[in-house]
Amino acid sequence: MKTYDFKSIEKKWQDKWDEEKTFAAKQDFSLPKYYCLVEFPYPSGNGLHVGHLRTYTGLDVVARKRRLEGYNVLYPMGWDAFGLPTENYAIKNKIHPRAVTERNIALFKRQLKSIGFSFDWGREVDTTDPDYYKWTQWIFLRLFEKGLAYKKEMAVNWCTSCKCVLANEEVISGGCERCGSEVVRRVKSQWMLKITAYAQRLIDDLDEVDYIERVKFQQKNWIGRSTGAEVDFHTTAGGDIRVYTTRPDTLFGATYMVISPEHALIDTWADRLTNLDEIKAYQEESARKSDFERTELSKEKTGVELKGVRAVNPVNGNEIPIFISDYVLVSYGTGAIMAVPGHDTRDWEFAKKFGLPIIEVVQGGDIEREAFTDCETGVMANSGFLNDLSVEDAKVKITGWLTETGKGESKVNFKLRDWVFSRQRYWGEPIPIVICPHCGFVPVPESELPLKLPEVESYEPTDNGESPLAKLDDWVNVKCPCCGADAKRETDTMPQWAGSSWYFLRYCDPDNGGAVASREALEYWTEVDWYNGGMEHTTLHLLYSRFWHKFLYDIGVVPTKEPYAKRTSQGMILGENGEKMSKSRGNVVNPDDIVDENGADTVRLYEMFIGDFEKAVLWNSASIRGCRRFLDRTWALQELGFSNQKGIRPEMEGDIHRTIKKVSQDIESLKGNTAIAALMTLLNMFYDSGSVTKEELRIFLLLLNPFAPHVTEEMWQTLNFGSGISGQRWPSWDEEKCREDTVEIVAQINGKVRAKLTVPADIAEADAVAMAKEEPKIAEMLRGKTVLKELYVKGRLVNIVVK
RNA sequence: GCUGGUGUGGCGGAAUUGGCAGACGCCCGGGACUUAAAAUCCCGUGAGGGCAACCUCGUACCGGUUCGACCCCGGUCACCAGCACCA
Repeated sequence: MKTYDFKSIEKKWQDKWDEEKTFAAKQDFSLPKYYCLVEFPYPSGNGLHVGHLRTYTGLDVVARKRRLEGYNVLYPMGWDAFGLPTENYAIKNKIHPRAVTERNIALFKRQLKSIGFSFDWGREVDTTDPDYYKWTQWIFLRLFEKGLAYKKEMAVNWCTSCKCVLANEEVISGGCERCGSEVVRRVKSQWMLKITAYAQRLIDDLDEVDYIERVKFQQKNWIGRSTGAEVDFHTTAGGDIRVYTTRPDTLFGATYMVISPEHALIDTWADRLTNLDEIKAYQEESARKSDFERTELSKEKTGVELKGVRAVNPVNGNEIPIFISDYVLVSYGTGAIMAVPGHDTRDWEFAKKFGLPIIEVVQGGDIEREAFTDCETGVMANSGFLNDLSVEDAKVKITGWLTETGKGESKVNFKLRDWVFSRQRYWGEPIPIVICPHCGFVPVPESELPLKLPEVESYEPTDNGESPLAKLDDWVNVKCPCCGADAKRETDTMPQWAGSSWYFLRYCDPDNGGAVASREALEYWTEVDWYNGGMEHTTLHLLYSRFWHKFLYDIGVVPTKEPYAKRTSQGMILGENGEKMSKSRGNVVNPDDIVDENGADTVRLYEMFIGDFEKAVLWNSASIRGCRRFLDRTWALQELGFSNQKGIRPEMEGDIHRTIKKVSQDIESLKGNTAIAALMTLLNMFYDSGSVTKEELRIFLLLLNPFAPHVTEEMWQTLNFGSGISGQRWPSWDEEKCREDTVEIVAQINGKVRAKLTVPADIAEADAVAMAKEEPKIAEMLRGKTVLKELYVKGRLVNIVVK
């Protein structure tokens, strides 16, 4: 058997698809639509990764199947091209980032086309194109207008290597998400987006979308909603300290308070504090620590008592000491806590170290040994009017009491922080704001958008934390659009996540000069029906774009509350040695090489066959051969000889229909591995039977087409099966025909298989049991035994229980 | 530490969710074709025992429920991922 010439065949069809725009989404909005989306890549100089292929192939299979099912499919591709690697490469090699970007896009595009993806290339978007980022800036101005974009001086995450601030979502275990370098705190004035205003809706609306569970779980976890109460504690200095607690029921157990070292009250009390030097020293020490050091769990608790001021527990009037400690974060709740050492591990550790009283207010634990925290079902003690109540009832009662007495109120808190949105780098969208000494922050007028990135000689980041744009006096100095006075431009740029927060909208109407996209196009195409992308974007891009989309919904730009109806996620492809693919490990597989060696269809097939789509898999170059052989054998069906019979041979009917069903259903759950296995099994049947009919082959090619589009198109043409396979209809199955007339069931004695027998599928229980008993082997084993029970499971087994 | 997930042959992985464990493929062994090799085709392939038909064991480990458990329950271990002093 000869192998087929994949090189010429694949080239031929790719050129034809390009020329004829076979996969362009139609402008006819009366057709049923389907919007398939994959995360657009960052076009790095390394080119495409086999991991990209996995996600793009997965949804390419879905998109191709949908077209065959008669949908008007939008499956677009574009470039998330702003970003640091390009900028760093440009600096190092003294090339403009624009030139680097264009080169990398060309590389990616060539590679993507060589795989035969059915992208609609007429709708390509590029986040660095001024015609595109005009609208990124436009959305920013709408956010600013609504008070959701604001500039604030605050302690932010600073990557020491990128020389740039990071959002909370970009800090992974104290390191930079991109480069892994140390992240330190630095006080800077930053643009922020008020994503916290959407925290509750970002949680609630997860109920309305079809995302895989772990994505929903991780987003909820990240947003971190908790319910509790805020309580005011009077102080001997006159003012109050407000704390947030999720356990107001334990108020009687609060034996001291802790406020964060950055808490504003400390300065106001300076006159009264008798150990101010000690306090100042502690504050400075905390400020010096990196986030990582501060949050290290294993370390011992530290802190300093604020001598000279005491707080009063509102529920019993007891005077209690106040401490500062860095285990209380200024950024969460009110930056102050009531400490209940009996029922909180951190408070317990702190109390033990500083010799503070520990009171049991929920019965059942041993607070001498450890904090009793797992006490939600306990009963209250030492708690005045809460005594003998369940924890649940105590929460209700104390919250009521706090509200009535004006000493507090119930309160919901989130872990989610506002999104730090400015970056001190060159290769990003300029923030379209002018800073005027009289008018403050003034938006650049819409007519002046896009505010283009100025050409510069050097893009080096600065050590003083300023954007490289700050050096361009001509660009920076402008007249205030409002009052005409001398003013300056904002010189920070937007983070990489800006352009990707709305790109899926642009695909709907990519050339629109007057809007993000036309209302008509958005009404038709959105929501995205199926979005696939990486788990690493769950609390970054995916969360950010949901936030922007909800905002755009609120101001009437988009017609849907949520951007994506369905979200799935592919597992990572690891190197052959089980490690993450990377240049330094030397285990990177280059798509160009394997496509050149095996052909695109084989590689596509392998990427789908390699294992569970959602799980991480190891690349195995030897296994590709199996997929290659399968396609060779498919090609060779043309030489097998056709059966004279018309239609499907009766003996093949059941298998054909079952295969249609299996492949159709498996594609819907991205189970390419079992779909392909079913096709392999069917092919083996054709060979075992020594022939195939044209109708059988026609169906087989259609089922295989989404996985291996080139070879199936070629065979379709060679065999004269009519106009191109891409214009055909997906085969349907007949449930009746999937059923088998006779089935093989097993006969068991005490649950162990002892014989197999073939019976009619609809056999009655009594008959099946009787047949089983007639089997010589079963009869033999039954001799001299007492039958206790006889069981029959339809189409499966007979089990005889004996003693 | 908390939360979620995973654990099946030499390997990647199947198994209609309580009903024949190991589909499909890779690797490997044997054979055919060939001067030879590659490719291809055929046969075998969880472990142990038996000439055989067959028998025993086997889904990380220990125990339980059940006529019957990879699947359900209790406990243990290992690995992966997310969060990580969030009061």
